[in-house]
Amino acid sequence: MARRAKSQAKIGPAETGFTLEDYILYNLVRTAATYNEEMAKALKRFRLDTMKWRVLMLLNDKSPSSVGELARRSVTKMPTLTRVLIRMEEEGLIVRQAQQDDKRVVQVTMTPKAVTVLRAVQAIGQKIFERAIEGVSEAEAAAFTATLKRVRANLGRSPYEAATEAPSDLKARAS
Amino acid sequence: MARRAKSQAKIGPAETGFTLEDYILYNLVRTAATYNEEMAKALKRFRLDTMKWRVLMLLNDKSPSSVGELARRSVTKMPTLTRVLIRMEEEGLIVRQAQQDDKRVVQVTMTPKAVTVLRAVQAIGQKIFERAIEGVSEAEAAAFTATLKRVRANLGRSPYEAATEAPSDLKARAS
DNA sequence: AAATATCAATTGATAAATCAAGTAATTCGG
DNA sequence: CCGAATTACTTGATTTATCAATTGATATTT
Repeated sequence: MARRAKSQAKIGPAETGFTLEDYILYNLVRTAATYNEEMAKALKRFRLDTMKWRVLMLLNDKSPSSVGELARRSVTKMPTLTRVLIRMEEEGLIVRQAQQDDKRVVQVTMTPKAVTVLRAVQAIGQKIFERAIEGVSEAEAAAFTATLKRVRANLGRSPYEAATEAPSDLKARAS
Repeated sequence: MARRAKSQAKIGPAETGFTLEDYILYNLVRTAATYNEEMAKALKRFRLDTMKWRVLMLLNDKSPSSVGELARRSVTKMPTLTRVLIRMEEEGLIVRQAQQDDKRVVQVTMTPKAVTVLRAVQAIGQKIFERAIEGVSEAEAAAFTATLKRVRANLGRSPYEAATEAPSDLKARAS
């Protein structure tokens, strides 16, 4: 890149003298990972992990949900999710059953046991949440969420098809 | 407890009628995952994954780095990272060697090959980045990063060990 | 209606991540 | 100094995630 960064804070990679700490998406990923780690610690005593917890939250949000729906909303590959669901069913947290009008889709439903567990976990989740956003105003929080959604929407439309192996014309200096 | 959420848009769990889509931390995790997924797709043709790429970025930022340092900055468990590094060394991307004055610590350095690879990958990373923040103003981006850092800092201080800590932390900025 | 394509979800083989325990190097307390 | 404690990392055993087919069910084409 030439020098678009001369009169602003650095917000992208490939800048001279650039450090990762200033890179938005690095901060995004790292903060998310820190949050996941924190939740994972708290979830241990409920014999849950972030994956199972996320599934329960999604089901709490909308139940029943199909496997594909859960995979999309949790950004998880379907084979991975299938196996998570198998474990959760063995633990009595969910029930899986084929949808009547289309037997390809599998509907996932929370059990009463899962509802009970989730209530307890949510209390802890709430505490961690409150700690996380301490000192963040409501306006700031709203703006933050808006940016998150925008970034995600932007990433969603993925123009990735052309397979280029050799790094020949990769430098995007022109703009 | 904070009851800040009762007369505003929902920003946390455990509220009646609440949906995950409004929950900040869900959006945080989901957007980060989407970004990782997008990067992973792009990295494939370089025979890299997000983990290796993150290590290279961290090394690009500061080289050499110790294993522990890389683990902390990439929010990865050390055993996991050790094995990533072993693979990367086999692929000729990094070199590991014991630090002279303290032979417990292992210094990780990029090879010239890795530098070449990274340059090519960064170009693609830049494209994805630019797509990600399309329509996001610099001010918005700055505010976003500030919130991310604050949230991460908040999560950093664990609830169990923060008891003896002074109420006004020196580092945290008020405005 | 039979053949073909498409779709949702699962499975088999394999790679990767994780916990617990282990090793080697350094520091600390007596 | 010597032995216990700590640090920095690695390894063994196990769980979990992922890719590449595969199954079973519905749509579409001819």
